[in-house]
Amino acid sequence: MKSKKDIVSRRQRPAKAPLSRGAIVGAALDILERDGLAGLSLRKVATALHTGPASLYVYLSNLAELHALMLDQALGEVNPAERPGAGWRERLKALLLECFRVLYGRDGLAQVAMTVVPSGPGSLRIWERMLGLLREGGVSDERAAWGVDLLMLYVTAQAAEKSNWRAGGQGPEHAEAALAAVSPAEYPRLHALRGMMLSGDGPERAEWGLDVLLDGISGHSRPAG
Amino acid sequence: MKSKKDIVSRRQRPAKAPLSRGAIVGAALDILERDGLAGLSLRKVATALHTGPASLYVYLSNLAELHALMLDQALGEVNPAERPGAGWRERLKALLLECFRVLYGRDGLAQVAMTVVPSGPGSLRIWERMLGLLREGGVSDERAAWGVDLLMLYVTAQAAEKSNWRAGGQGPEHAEAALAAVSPAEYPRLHALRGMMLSGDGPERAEWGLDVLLDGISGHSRPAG
DNA sequence: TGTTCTTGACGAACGGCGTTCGTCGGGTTA
DNA sequence: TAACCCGACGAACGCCGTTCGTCAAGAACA
Repeated sequence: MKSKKDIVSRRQRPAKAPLSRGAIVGAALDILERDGLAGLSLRKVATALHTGPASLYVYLSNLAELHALMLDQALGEVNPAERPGAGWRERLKALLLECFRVLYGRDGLAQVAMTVVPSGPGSLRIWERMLGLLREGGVSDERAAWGVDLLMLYVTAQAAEKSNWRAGGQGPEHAEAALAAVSPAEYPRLHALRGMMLSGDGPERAEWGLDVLLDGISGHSRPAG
Repeated sequence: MKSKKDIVSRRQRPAKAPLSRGAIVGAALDILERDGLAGLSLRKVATALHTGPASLYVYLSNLAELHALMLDQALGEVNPAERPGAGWRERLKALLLECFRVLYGRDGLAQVAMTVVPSGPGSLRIWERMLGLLREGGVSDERAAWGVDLLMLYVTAQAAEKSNWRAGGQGPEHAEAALAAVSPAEYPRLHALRGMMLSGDGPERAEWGLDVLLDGISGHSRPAG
């Protein structure tokens, strides 16, 4: 296609945004949104930036690092609306639901979050805010430290599971069929409650789980350790 | 290497276990244990069974189905010791910790569990038992139905995260370094609690989280829906 | 018995992937 | 002007999941 000495082509495309970590991460997030995690590859990102795959390795050491950068960039958007009058618990829930929304929104992002150990500024900022809110609620330092981990783990896992159901094609209808076929003799309890197991949409169940967790964390049960 | 008409070779290897779903899943679980999830491929499974990759497609429709079968087979091993005198909560915790043990034990199995929607007999049996234990504890049907989902999600996610830390090479030392480098000015709370965030080993934190969840589920908070 | 049909097994190939290597060429520095 | 550095990139390597067409061996049937 291209002549080996076609240097002029560079002139014809004047801007070409000289390739940078930010541009790569941005293009990758676009592709993630359009094609999902399975459809994201370094080669596609490179093509979107009008270059070859090798060029990306100047800014990335491997695919996992790109995943981590994408996650942190996305978590940077987490910025729940201020609620001046609300108590610590409402604000904490709002923050967590905002995390859920971001992770659940972009297909596959939650999967990435389950794989990567987050350590960028986007995650740190969220952790810091959560620790502050738990302290405001009178939760002890020990419980707060482990509680933040638990809360984020829950939000991430819930988003991963639910967005899997959505993206994998085998959404509720697949699970519904499997539960409907459950033998009443072998699994009586499961058969009886099969309707309730799948009720409620993503955010609704996420919020219920958060209430359970917060009840448990702020509750009167024995201290950690 | 092999002559095109070397039919005798079949006679030289008399047994050759004529290939079956069970044999494939067994070989796959062996490879998972040895090489981890990233090291598991259909081609390796085929090689282990002395055949080519195409042969597996008689028994599997794709890789995802193999993953699901592996997960269900592994969950079939979950069989906590009977504790005649123990209460429902102790027995439920034992069951969940047993799930954690199985998922945490084989590298990458928990990742698979986060991807696959489990619907085989191995999972159904566990759900059924959990529903029974929650009912024994006086938990309402609504809370039990959602609670089982929440408990299994937690156990799976915790196992996935922790086994990631172990297998990814970037275990605690990576997270520890990241937390140690946190700026006290920007993230004071995080800096102060950085020691506590990483304390405790896998099972210890898993058990703490279970207590929090069970407190929340069996607690007095508002009903679901 | 001889013939057709079915079906598990498999070699070969396709397209795509992450990653590496060597090179090239423009901009900076000496 | 000459030396050097470094971002960019073509090409290739070795893997991957999956598909296609073929082939042998047993079952069904005449």
